[in-house]
Amino acid sequence: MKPSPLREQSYLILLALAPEPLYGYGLIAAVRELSDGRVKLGAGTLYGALDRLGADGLVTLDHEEVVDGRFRRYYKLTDQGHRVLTAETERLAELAARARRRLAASRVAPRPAG
Amino acid sequence: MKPSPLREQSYLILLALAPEPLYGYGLIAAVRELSDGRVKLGAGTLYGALDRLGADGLVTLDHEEVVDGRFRRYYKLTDQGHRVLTAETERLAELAARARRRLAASRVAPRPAG
DNA sequence: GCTCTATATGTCGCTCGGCGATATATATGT
DNA sequence: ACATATATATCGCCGAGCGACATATAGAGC
Repeated sequence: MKPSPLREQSYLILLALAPEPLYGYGLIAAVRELSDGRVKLGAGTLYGALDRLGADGLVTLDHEEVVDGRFRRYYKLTDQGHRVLTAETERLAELAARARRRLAASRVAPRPAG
Repeated sequence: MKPSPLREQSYLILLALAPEPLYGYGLIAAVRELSDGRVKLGAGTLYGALDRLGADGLVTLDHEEVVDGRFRRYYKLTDQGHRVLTAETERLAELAARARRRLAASRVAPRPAG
């Protein structure tokens, strides 16, 4: 109902799903790559997040298939999921820009009266 | 000992402290402004985070003073805190840039074969 | 004087998310 | 037979976020 604010892990899941649908195990690898190896999703994190994102209407089931005898369940972004991801990305970019400005300013003037 | 990965709240606390030392109540206001009103730190969050950041060596006590009969405890970044904040900011900026590229690409080609 | 709001610190307990351990199943390699 | 990799899913622990509460001062309004 009330969409909880995105944690980094959930944001990365949405971002990973942006170009095309992915299945669970593939998502873990995609998120790891997107974050340069920093975020390694645990199984509990992944399926818990997927349930929540599904309940919030941001992610939905795409299709299921069997590859090499192994079952894969593919998920994709909903329209709302895409909108939320876009908005969150803009928010993130603005925060990063603001942070850089603030750091540059504090380097020159560590104190207000400096 | 082992510095846990920064949540958004802790990151904003570090960022707020970058230009100059701040006291608890002022930090709550600063973080709210830095995040455009989106992140409103609860008291439990603030002092819990301050304890953790202190234990990790990122934040330390600056000084204490009484203003208008009210006690204020000021905190400031350590050198390590400044380094961590800078690194985290760069990571954030890179992620945001990567996310924008990924979104732009998926808008043109929703599917690999599109 | 009493109450409410704002400022200021800090604690306590609840809830929820992250995550490793575990279970299940198939394919491959040694 | 055993280990490794792929693949899904559940369980319970732990820790972070957070509201509620306690405490204290200052000022406004009645």
